[in-house]
Amino acid sequence: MHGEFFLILRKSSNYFAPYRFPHLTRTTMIDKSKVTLKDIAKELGISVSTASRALKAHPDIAKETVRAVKELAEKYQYVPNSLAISFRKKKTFNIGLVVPEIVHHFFSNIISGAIATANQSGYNVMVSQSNDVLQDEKAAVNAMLHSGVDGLLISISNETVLGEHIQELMHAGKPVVQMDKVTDHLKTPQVIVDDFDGAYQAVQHLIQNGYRKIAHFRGRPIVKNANQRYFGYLQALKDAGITPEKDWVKHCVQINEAEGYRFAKELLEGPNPPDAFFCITDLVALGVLRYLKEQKIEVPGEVGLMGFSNWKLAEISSPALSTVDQHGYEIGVRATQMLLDSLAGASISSDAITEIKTNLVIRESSGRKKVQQQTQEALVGNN
Amino acid sequence: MHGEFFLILRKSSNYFAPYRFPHLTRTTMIDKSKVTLKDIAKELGISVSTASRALKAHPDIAKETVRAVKELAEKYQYVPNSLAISFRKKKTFNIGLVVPEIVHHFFSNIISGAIATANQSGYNVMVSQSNDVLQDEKAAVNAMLHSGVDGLLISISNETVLGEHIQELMHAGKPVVQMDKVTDHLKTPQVIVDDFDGAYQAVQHLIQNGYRKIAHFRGRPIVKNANQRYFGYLQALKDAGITPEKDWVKHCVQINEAEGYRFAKELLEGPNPPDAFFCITDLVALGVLRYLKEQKIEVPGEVGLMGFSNWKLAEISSPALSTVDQHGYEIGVRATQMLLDSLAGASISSDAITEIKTNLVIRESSGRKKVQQQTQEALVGNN
DNA sequence: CTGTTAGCGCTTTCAC
DNA sequence: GTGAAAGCGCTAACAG
Repeated sequence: MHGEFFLILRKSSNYFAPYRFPHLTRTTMIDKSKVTLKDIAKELGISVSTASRALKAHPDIAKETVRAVKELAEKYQYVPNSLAISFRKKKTFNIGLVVPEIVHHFFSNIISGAIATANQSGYNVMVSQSNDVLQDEKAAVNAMLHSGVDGLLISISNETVLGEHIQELMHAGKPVVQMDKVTDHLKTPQVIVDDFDGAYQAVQHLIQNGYRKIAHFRGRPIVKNANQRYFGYLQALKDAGITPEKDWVKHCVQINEAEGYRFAKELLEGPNPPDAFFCITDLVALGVLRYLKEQKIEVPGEVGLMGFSNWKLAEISSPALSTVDQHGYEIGVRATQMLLDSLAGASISSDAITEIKTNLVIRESSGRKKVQQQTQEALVGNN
Repeated sequence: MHGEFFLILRKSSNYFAPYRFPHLTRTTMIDKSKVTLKDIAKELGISVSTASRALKAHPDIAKETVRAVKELAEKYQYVPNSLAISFRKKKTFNIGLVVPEIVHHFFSNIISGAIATANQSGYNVMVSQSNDVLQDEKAAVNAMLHSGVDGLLISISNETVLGEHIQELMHAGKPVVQMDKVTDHLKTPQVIVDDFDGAYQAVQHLIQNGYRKIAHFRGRPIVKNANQRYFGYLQALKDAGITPEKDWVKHCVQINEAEGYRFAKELLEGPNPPDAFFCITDLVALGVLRYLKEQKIEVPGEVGLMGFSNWKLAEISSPALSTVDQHGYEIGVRATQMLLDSLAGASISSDAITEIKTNLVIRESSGRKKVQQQTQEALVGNN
């Protein structure tokens, strides 16, 4: 009901006016700022090639000439036409970046790291998103291919399996680096989160704090990351001598808060309630937390809780949510470095896998379990 | 302490190998995919210009020729060299986008909207960030200028006043549209949030729900948006016949959760406690909420609370935070539309201001105040 | 040390 | 209907 917007137009000068008079453009307006090598060569009575070489201080060129050319270039604020250079060199100094979702804490961190790194080396980054839809991803990748990026960073969509569209780009000689959501069908370097280890540490931490009946709300089995976290969970239980309880593993269809709430309720009202929850994502964990608070179940103490991803959310929930930080920024940085290296001529193995270690972020929700008489032997390890 | 990462390298085939043998590149590897107009013209025994025209079905060209050319183009998967086209046409079909921070719910929404819109029209978007540092912004803008964007979308940094670097780009004939964080020194269209009205509505809503002693935790006075929200707050009070209390307006230095907590504590422990809080941002509001919950103050009921921005945070806090949605995505869309229009030759007034209406998101924290005997007359309007 | 030449791939007069 | 030719701005043999 608040859906309408309104528009105010104040009229006066037309900044964009030049576009209305294309016939004037060439001679009067734009060319002012377009001094070419030819212009400065002519003025100095030298050849274009000499001017070109002088500007990059080619050893062959006389110091005097270099000085004169540079001076004039300065005077006229000569700026080389990058379009011509791109054309000539078949290189744009642009790299492409495609992620499933831009509005997402983890991915925007990746983007941020990638852009910072690329810019430092004089590259610009073209960003696009797939919305986890294969068609959109294809469109994005093709657009980038056609607009002439030098290479591509990509985190594939849920729907992407073989990635022929990416293959095509590779055939065109563009290096590709995959990030986080990856497929092994594509023979490219990968920079991924060590989800297994992150989950392992999270669960181990719960165990060390006295929880043993640990439930896991996991993601869809087609998604590699979800599997890795699940396997990490299993391994941590195993290493602590705990037998996993099948009923305590729930598959989230949507990765959201409601799902956490729903499963927590289901399990906690059931005959065999767990005493801790490790959730695929902070959002799911906060759903669990909501249920626990509603039921006035003490967190931590009675029940322990761990999320995954370290969203802002986790920091300011109460109790503050313990979670696992995935270092999205770092992933962006590393992936970009690899891409730039290969663009600079380095040879990088097509199946180099860089695993970025996660970081346990221990806040309140995973604090030590309150010891009860009959379960004192549950204390394993120390805090 | 968890700061190290590790790296696994598996070795085998070298996808990037071509880059190691530049002398082979030209003849053996890459050219395969680079069929040019010349190639297909030669094979058909026609001239390049005819081929060019045929591909775009120029009316002059014989139908037969058109068919033959298109067929061959299809067969060879001819894809026009976009670098050459850019060069020739002095147009890249890329637009630049600079924001203070990519990892920020509002800005990433803007980015998302801008990219979606641009892509639809065949434009790619080059993204960069200023970190609210003038130097970085200059670097970003210059990089974009030099890499040949056709136009620029920008949300300026806190440190930007005159924006000469942006002016420079405009002089080079590139249209610019400002978004959200804007300066009037730059004669460009602006797409902004109606912060005044958003704040006005938020405060009005609190008043309608029975709160009259409304505090405001505001942002820095150099920031236009912060002022607008403050003015909206004042106006809403005024229109309800409430005299603003100077002590209830606090200046946040950092816009964060701690700041909200701090000021809430200060005011609520003071001699003249307010009964509601309108905060410059959801984050600040959540700080207030934390204090309220600690003190077991009922929200809503005893105290009402409104944020601004509608972050994910607001949705899942408890009580869920009422707030103001700024429609970041919509801003990105509108700004991009304007830019594309002007790129397409439309003349757009240099001071067109598009104000995007905000949206009151009413959740729990602003619910009706509990009526006490002596304040029944405080009921104004209806729910 | 410097100039000449050729050409990147495409578009666009201008002829025929 | 089609082709020839010029040129966008720059680089890089090659030849002096």
